[in-house]
Amino acid sequence: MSDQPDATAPSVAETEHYDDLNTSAGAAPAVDIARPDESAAPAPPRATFEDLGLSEPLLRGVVEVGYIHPTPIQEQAIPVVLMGRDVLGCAQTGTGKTASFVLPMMDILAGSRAKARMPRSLILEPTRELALQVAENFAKYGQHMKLNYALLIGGESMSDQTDALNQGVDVLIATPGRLLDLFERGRVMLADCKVLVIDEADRMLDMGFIPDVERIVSLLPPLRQTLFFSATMAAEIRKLADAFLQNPKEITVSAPASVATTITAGVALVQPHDKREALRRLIRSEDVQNALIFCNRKRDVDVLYKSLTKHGFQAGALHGDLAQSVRFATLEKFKAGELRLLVCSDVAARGIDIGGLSHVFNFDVPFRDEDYVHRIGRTGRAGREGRAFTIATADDVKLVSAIESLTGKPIPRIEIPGLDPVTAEELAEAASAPRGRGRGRPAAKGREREERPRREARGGERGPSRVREERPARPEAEARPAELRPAEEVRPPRREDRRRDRREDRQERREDRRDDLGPPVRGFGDAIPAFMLIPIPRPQREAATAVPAAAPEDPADSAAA
DNA sequence: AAAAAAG
Repeated sequence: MSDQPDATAPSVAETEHYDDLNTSAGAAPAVDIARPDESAAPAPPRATFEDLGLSEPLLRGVVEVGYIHPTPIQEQAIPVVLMGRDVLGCAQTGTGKTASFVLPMMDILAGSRAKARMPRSLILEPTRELALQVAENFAKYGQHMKLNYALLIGGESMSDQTDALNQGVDVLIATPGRLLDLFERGRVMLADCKVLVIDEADRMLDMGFIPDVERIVSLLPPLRQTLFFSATMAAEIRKLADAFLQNPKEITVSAPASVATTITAGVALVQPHDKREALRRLIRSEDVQNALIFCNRKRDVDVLYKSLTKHGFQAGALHGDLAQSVRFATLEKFKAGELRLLVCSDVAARGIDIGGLSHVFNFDVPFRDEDYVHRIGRTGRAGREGRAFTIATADDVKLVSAIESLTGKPIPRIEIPGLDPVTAEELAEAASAPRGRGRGRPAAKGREREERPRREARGGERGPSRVREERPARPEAEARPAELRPAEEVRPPRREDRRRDRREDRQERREDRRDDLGPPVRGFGDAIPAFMLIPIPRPQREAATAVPAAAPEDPADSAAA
């Protein structure tokens, strides 16, 4: 490991190093902050890991993995953490955040050993995949360190984890649920945890983990070092940070949400029944190396995964209802290139370390605008171009404009020829419909029957031009990528495809209904029949309680009530 | 609205 490659080909080598560290932190930058600055700035002599005060064996581990230069957050945070100070880090995944706490923690913990069931440090992560990645970091850098770590996550054997705890653990990496579970079983004590990392605090908040986190923090000794990381610093997050931290050093390496310049984005407006066909056409017309395909619901992940597989695509599925072993195995296959397409829920939207995605497809427009940024941020890394396409229906246009106002950038409209156009009336109707009720399947179904233009009414310019009329303020309409319209794609969906899509839609709706209603349950609603209010007669005290009217032998009365 | 996390 010399400086040679760095000096001769700085852009390549540095990008790679930087990106690898990003990778170690778990993600592509949803928001590209550092890279443009880096290329624009007249590069001053950059720090190396040797400048940060890390120990010799640790540095050896870092160098062997091939890293020379720390990322900005690493450069700023590592010395502070080594001093023992609290840190409030405002950084997206992809900034090298993980190494910024993993490395100094290893040095802080080196030299003494943990007692059984008394871990010396704790890292809280919101998802199992993230926890696994942090654990992998300890393994990667800690080749020459004698540190134990244990991964406490749900969905895996508890006895293995208990065994590990009994061995004595220096670093505990956990998701909140399983940690509390094991604590309540008396398998782990937290009284000796002198270092605490709360990672992805904003996501913990989104996921409703904060009560758990507060509970866990209350089990830790008050005299400890706390490192708190969040991608955003909303008021609520700051309040939390105030509660957990003491005189923290604030380190911020982020910018207002914006989409990385290396990502080419587009959104296609289609009819609900054309979504799958639209996706298939997009995939076929693009040079897809490997892509994530996001759905909003777990069931839709399953449905779409099956549908793509039936259409001959090489796909996998990933969501939180799948067995943990399957989750990790699928992710591994995808990373290894055995699967080209991964249909997933928002489990994979943040933090998961999948390098070098060529594409992200949003089969559904995400409900929350930030999620869009996180999703498409999985592509377009390391200066490579990424492409992100979203499939939207008329009902989704409000969500799309929310995203556009968040990023401050319109998403260019793209056309997928040959599909039923979305009419101006439909857009107007969707725009005027109240959010919540009125959107969704029943309304779409009615419209589908009455208003959808016949196939022969689909002219070359009719649908698209009407769509554009609807959005006169969109100058980017002509910026749509031409390669999305290869001539051979301008043909209607094959009839059997269309039939299959409809069948899948029906099936999905059936399942929806089943789930919504569940097995038929009969109840009384708010009206409690009078007979239920009559006390069970006791031999002596029959007249003690005054109950009016209905007698048990008069069922008509109770039915009326 | 949905997803995530404890079975």
